[in-house]
Amino acid sequence: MSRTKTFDKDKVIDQVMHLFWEKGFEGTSLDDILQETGLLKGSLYHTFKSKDNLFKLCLEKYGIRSQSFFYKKEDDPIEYIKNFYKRLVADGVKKDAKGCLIMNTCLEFSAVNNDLSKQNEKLFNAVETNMLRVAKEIMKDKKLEISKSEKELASQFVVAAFSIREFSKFRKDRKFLTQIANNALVDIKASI
Amino acid sequence: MSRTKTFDKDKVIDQVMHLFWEKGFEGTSLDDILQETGLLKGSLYHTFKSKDNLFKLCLEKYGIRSQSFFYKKEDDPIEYIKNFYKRLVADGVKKDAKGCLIMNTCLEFSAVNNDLSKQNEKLFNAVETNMLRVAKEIMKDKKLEISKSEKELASQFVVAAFSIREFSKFRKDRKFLTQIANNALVDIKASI
DNA sequence: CACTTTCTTGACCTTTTGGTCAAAAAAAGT
DNA sequence: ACTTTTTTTGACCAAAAGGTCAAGAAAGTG
Repeated sequence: MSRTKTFDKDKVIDQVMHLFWEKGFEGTSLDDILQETGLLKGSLYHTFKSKDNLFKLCLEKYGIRSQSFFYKKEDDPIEYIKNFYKRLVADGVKKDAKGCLIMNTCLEFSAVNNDLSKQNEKLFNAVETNMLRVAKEIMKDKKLEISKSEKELASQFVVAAFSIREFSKFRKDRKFLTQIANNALVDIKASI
Repeated sequence: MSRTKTFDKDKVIDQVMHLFWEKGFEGTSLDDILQETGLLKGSLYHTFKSKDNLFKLCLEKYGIRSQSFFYKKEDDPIEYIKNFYKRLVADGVKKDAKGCLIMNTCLEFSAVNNDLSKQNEKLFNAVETNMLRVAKEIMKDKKLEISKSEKELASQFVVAAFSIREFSKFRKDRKFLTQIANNALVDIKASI
């Protein structure tokens, strides 16, 4: 009963997500977005309402993507976290490494407080929750004799993960990034 | 033989440095600068030529400030690094914690390559050089039996320092920040 | 085929951006 | 008091920012 869209909404969000990821929210202009997607202004606004809303959708999409980065089937939690860091380092040495959109946004919006920063905070908390789950599983193994609480171990994992991602933005150095991971793994007697 | 300036150039650079530090280069508009300093456009441009040049001067100033943050008299290098992290954490829990201007700029300009990003890179390298000196001094003490190279220990110190500063921007949590420091100090059997 | 609904197009708008410049104002030396 | 030099002032600019809207174009339904 009506005209259909000539573009794939989801694909556009994906394209724009990569732009925001690389250049930040303020650093990405509407013109950048139009050029990347090939859309015209009116069409973009008709579908996505505003730059803010478009960013919101990108954050959502990134959150889902991020979750699927976390959920890799692995029975041993130590093997899991090792693989997790291996994947971070492998991504980090690529020339198109852009850091983590969530952390990038935390840093860009640190002096800002709006709907977007609140939504982003939730995504950040989700990462911490994931890591706490992993830390708890690891600490079930009493033989490791870890002198830290579950929460402390989780923070350690979180900090290392974000450090790897952010340093990747300007330091695509495998040794350097690997060492960050290994320092986080020392308590559980592991390394990648 | 000529009219004198009605403002203190150095004080203005200092004010603007704090703006860039808090909001980033792109995030700070000329209007922000004029409001903060009370200057008028023409006067600002007459003295500082461009926003880029003004940022350059701010980076310079921050570099000097950063050096004086490093150079605190302390004979024992372990005490020195402990105090260094203590000061980072003390700054980090303050509500006006803005991260590190050098690291902020590395992250903001990661996809950019111009004179400013090159100048900033030099400042980053200076931080690493400082840390390498400290690491070398610490490793003179053979009793510590550190299974890392001087460079590796230095990177560990650098990563922790920047992590504390950047996480401070949105996580003014003393325990959290202290743990980052302590993880970096574990090899040298120290903690703050 | 007509009709309704939605989508696309491109012109238009306001505000903000970084930046320039000529004229006026103020010191300091003569 | 007069000149020289530099600063300050405020009006002015072009480009870019995010955003709006009326008109035309394409689908699906009756």
